[in-house]
Amino acid sequence: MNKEPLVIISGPTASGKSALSIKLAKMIDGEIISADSMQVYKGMDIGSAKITNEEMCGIKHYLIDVLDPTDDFNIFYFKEETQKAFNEIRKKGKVPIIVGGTGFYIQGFLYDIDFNESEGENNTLRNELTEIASQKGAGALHDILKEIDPLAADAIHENNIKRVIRAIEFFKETGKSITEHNEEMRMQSSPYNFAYFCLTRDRKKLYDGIDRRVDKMIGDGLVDEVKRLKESGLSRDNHSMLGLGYKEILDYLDGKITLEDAIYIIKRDTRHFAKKQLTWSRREKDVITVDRDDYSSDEEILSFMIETLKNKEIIR
RNA sequence: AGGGGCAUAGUUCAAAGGUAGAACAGUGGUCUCCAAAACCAUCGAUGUGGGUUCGAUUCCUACUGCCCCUG
Repeated sequence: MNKEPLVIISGPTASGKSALSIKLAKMIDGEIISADSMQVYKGMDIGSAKITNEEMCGIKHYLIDVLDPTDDFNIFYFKEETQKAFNEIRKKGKVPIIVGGTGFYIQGFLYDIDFNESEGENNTLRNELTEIASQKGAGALHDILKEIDPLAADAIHENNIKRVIRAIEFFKETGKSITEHNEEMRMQSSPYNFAYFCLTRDRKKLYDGIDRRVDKMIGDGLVDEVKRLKESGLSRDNHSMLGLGYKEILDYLDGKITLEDAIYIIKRDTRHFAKKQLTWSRREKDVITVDRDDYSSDEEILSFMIETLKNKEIIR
């Protein structure tokens, strides 16, 4: 067993990942890599529910506060930076713990999925295809895909324009069907000796927790935070401003909706988000589901985790 | 207390004498360069009791509840 050890803690927003991960890191001499697409940005603290220095309790965190909100965060960058952080942690002889809610990113790193087959600079083709979709409709675009790659056309719904475009692009660049590529990638096993924990809890409690958390964000000054970002020149054109809580408050500041509506939308969309995260973890292979309601305390969960890690020989 | 109005899905609204549509919420799913994104699918209702009618959720009536006006 030469594989490098890796611990992952995921789960929906407001499920208590952060607090748990810090306790675990202390117990197993680990360091934390954040897999959170909003906490990477500097100055976006309240809306991303960013962990404070104090809460970190001296545990080193990677991929938090490393980008300006004008930068784009994406899976390439995540994979690259996570790899760097991973190597650094291993050099110290510590255990890397990835903590975050973005299952797609976690999967990309965990199974070392190759996203680089195309260069990603093919904006002319993208613009062209986007144009076709808006002029002639999604069906016309889908027909193009059907001609060159029927397999992918079958798998992707025509309304999902983003994916249809990517499939066409992928085929033109590689001569291969993206569906085949996906299947190949799916076969890959992880290069790590890992344990992938996903937290979950009673749906009602989770949703109540989300509502309370959003109210707290507002109380803590989310509106001021967004105002500051807006005044620094950020808008919806920036990837960072598309985050939950940011785009809605931006609409409020622009006078498009009332604050009350903004709060309603943030709560609703955060619920949707949490639900999607749960759906993701259900379909993800190799996940160890941890239902918080089955345990009476964090300590109980931690001892279960540590036992699991020992069994898998991730830690001694 | 008197007069009037309303009562349809969890919510906001449709429709119709032959057993009801939508939006949002809820639920399930897809996902391999925008993923806190994009997309798909699906559950679910005529307040209660009488009457008229071949048949009522629709018409009549009593009750209950809510709203408005008067006092």
